[in-house]
Amino acid sequence: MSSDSNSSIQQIPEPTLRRLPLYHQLLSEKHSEGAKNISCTEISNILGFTAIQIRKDLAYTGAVGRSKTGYNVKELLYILEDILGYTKTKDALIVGAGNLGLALMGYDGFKNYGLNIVAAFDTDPQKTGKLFHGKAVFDISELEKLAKEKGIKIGILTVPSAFAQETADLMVNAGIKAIWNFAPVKINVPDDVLVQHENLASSLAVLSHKLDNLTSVQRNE
Amino acid sequence: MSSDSNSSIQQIPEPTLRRLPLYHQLLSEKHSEGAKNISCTEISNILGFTAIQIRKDLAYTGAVGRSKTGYNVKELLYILEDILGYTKTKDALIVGAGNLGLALMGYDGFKNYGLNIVAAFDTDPQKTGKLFHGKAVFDISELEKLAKEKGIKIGILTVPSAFAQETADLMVNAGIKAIWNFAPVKINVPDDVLVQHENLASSLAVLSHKLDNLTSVQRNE
DNA sequence: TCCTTATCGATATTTATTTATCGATATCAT
DNA sequence: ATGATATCGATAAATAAATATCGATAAGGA
Ligand SMILES: NC(=O)c1ccc[n+]([C@@H]2O[C@H](COP(=O)([O-])OP(=O)(O)OC[C@H]3O[C@@H](n4cnc5c(N)ncnc54)[C@H](O)[C@@H]3O)[C@@H](O)[C@H]2O)c1
Ligand SMILES: NC(=O)c1ccc[n+]([C@@H]2O[C@H](COP(=O)([O-])OP(=O)(O)OC[C@H]3O[C@@H](n4cnc5c(N)ncnc54)[C@H](O)[C@@H]3O)[C@@H](O)[C@H]2O)c1
Repeated sequence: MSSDSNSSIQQIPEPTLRRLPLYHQLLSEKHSEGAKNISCTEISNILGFTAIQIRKDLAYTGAVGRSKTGYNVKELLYILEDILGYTKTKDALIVGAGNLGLALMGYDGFKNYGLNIVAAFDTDPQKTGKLFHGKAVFDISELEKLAKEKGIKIGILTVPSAFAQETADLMVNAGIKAIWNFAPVKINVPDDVLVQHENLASSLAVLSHKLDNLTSVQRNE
Repeated sequence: MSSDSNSSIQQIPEPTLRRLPLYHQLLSEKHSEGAKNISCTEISNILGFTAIQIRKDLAYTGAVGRSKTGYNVKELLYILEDILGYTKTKDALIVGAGNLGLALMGYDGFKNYGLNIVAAFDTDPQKTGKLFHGKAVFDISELEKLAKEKGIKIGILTVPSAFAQETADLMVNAGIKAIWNFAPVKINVPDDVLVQHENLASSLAVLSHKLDNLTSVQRNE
């Protein structure tokens, strides 16, 4: 039964999955404004995707709407929170308490997404043994012990690129099963560990490229 | 002629565009190691994409390889740098000198990507009038003047979600043509302004979802 | 009550992206 | 020099995603 519900989740396409948080954000806004129902047309007008695409995305979640009225806001919100894992909090740790690592550690928003950053780790004695945003930074040597003790499965990697691979190796040894990698390099891990690359350079490439086209189009008008 | 070269750039698919920085990073590593040539097979072994996909991606850049030897590393590196805009530096400004904004402001890596963050802006008197990472934080009232003076076209938006729309409006008024939005809300801008949404919630959704599947698969084995 | 209309949900079509095939060619070993 | 092989580049096929179509239905007004 639990494997059934999971295999149905599995087949949500990644593009859809990436849009679900946007629907969730909008829904929670609408809910707090007291809206009872919402249609794909209305979501479309606000978020800019086509109503057809939104209807298809929501179909993947199993949400059921009603003709003419659309979806029940509260119900859809719960469905999204469930699928997105916002209801069951997951612990995570950070390795690399630098500019980015500390920013993420201090980010309040994660608790809305069911992510609880427990602590950070670093090699720099200037960083370790201190509290940042109320959370402790430990020496990297404590990583394995704490991760195993607390059964932490998610690791956020924010060390300089040169140390990314060795840090990933430490995380794997510590029992981490999912690495959110902010270093702009590929890291290798065993098959049973997953890596989510968060590469700002990729986004910047898209931005910069679109901007180039925008300005060149304007020059030719 | 310039419109020709641009329209050919325009048709690079976004998935390809997002992979180009990864190729670039690998190429620059190989180049500094003294490698003269590199094949798609070799890139494939390192980055994990199929050689076929890599060959197709590189075809979009106009790079030409040689049978048996592959591509000239230096040549390919230059082509990628050109397409990715790493050679001509673009100025940018940040609005919202908080945790994330300051981390981005202090990020050295951007200079490799041709992005030069000139200054930041904030409303908080605790932040304004100071230097962070050697760069000034000005009051938001200075935004329009400085942006127009320096002809800055790229704005990085790192204010709390509640202020994202009004900040975007200020940026548009200041002549900003591309907004890199880190707030997890949709912002509306005129047609001639582009927005690149950087939504960590989307990435986290993918990560968390894959992790769910991974653990449920392991339970069922 | 009946008609009009907005919406959903299922299915079909189109478009985009990835993956496969295959001939041509350059390199290397014999 | 010859043959084996790795690779590219062009083209084709397969897969994935976005978009369109259309019948069914629920709401609201005539
Ligand atoms: N700062 C940004 O805005 C930004 C943006 C995109 C990507 N990144 C990437 O994120 C990573 C971190 O960037 P940053 O700006 O925070 O750098 P940073 O130098 O400010 O922080 C890196 C931290 O990692 C620690 N560290 C170094 N080696 C370590 C090791 N082996 N084990 C544990 N800790 C170690 C350092 O002591 C430091 O505290 C880099 O890979 C960078 O490319 C940063
Ligand atoms: N910190 C993170 O790791 C992180 C991660 C993902 C997304 N974000 C998003 O990035 C944004 C910033 O996050 P943060 O953690 O840096 O928040 P923060 O509170 O640390 O910083 C926000 C900054 O914006 C300034 N500000 C507020 N209103 C402003 C206005 N109208 N004009 C100019 N400046 C204004 C504040 O004074 C503050 O300095 C938020 O939207 C957040 O959701 C942050």
